[in-house]
Amino acid sequence: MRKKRLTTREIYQDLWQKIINFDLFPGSRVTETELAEQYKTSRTPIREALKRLEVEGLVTVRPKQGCFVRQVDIALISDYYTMRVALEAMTVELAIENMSDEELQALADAWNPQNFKKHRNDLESIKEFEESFHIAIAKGSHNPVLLQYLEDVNNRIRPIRVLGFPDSQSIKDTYAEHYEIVSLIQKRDVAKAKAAMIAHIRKSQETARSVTLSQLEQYRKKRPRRAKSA
Amino acid sequence: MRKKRLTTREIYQDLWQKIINFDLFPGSRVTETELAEQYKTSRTPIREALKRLEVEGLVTVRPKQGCFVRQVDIALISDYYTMRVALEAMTVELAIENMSDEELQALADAWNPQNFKKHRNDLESIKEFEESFHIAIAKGSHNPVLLQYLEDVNNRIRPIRVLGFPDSQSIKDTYAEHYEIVSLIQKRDVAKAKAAMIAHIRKSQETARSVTLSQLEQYRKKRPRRAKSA
DNA sequence: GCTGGGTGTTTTGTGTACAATCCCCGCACG
DNA sequence: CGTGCGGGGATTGTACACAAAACACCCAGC
Repeated sequence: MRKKRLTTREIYQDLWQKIINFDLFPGSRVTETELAEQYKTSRTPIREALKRLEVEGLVTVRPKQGCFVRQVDIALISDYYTMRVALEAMTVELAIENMSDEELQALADAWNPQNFKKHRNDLESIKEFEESFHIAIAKGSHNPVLLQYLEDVNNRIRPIRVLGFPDSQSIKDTYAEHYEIVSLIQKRDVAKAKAAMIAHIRKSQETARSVTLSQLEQYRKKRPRRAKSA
Repeated sequence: MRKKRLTTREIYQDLWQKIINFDLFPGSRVTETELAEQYKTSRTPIREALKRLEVEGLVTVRPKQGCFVRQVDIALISDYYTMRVALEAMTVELAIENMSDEELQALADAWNPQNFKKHRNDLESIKEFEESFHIAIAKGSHNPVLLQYLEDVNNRIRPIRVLGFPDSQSIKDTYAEHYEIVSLIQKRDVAKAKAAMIAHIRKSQETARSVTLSQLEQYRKKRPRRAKSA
């Protein structure tokens, strides 16, 4: 039997994906009835999913009006990157205390610039791989709270993060920077490792800043559909 | 007309207060039907409120079993304080860039040790006042994202924060430390101001660490009721 | 006396009907 | 021609009935 009825969790995950990937246009309105028809279910699971998305800040529900997909507030993007700086400086500090030489060596190998060609070039997986580096450090900090908050921040800036246009050069730079950071962690040099991590994130922040509103608009045109369309 | 029917938001806020204040015993079970009877409403608004609390991590819903008030994970408390260190080091840095001399002077006056006696001694308001200092700095950083996350962290450690037993001496210390931090910010001395703030928070972290599980248990006895009791 | 299975109760998950409120649009009046 | 007001449709908020599933308890069998 095909899963005709989707559960609340599945609906939530699907909507989450759609919003993160801009399949659902920021600012667009979706109604519970509409979604209920799409997902072939009643309004109740939809409401649960939307409620969760609302608490997470991905949508806002305006009473008796409808549910609106969160606008990406360009002004806040830079602030989120500053959050990353604050968090990741700390993760580096803790990683130096807590990560074993073996773990670090594995990470260093993964980001060794010599291994650059091994990885495929499609934008999506590059970005994912890039993020995994920072997550690895955060996990190495052995502070689940820090990790959780960092993932939350990442979720909020991911749409923008993907917007960057990584040319071959900047990918190489990323490898070099990541490799340098790991090397400094391996040397247990707190000050330099932190500085390198901060510089690395600040660089991304600049890139993000240069992604202007107009470019975002252009990107949005990829699927300027209303949610209604089947 | 008395508001016989409470709205979802009010129920949420009430439950939030009860959990934060330990009026609802951590680990205790509450059922939707139970709460619906208490609040003289149907299960639907209760579910909405619980859903929100669940996403915020204050309760966990176990399918077909019930809803459980979050256990305060002692091991995580220290991690949350580390989060504070990461965040507030950054707020200090930004506050130095963004706060005006006037704002800083007002803050300095408020925490001038000479004004110590002005404030009442009841534990609740002392703690609230203490927190307001850190919030003021965070607001001064002009980074709403940072502020929001800091408030989130504060919400999670507030029960523990209140558990400390501030003797007259440690209150004086707090005044002195806050005053020193503001002074250093006024001098726009990033390194020293950050260091002072970090030391200040690390000290609280130690205090929190010394609040053992057994002490928490003792505190809980204040109202070891089940939610059922009217 | 102990163990295993079955049944009954409890509790959340889902579907649906109804209520309250807001917005849009048209119409009348100045 | 512009503005204010009212009605109807649309949309979320709430109530409640039923379904599914998990746990606890009891009883029979060994």
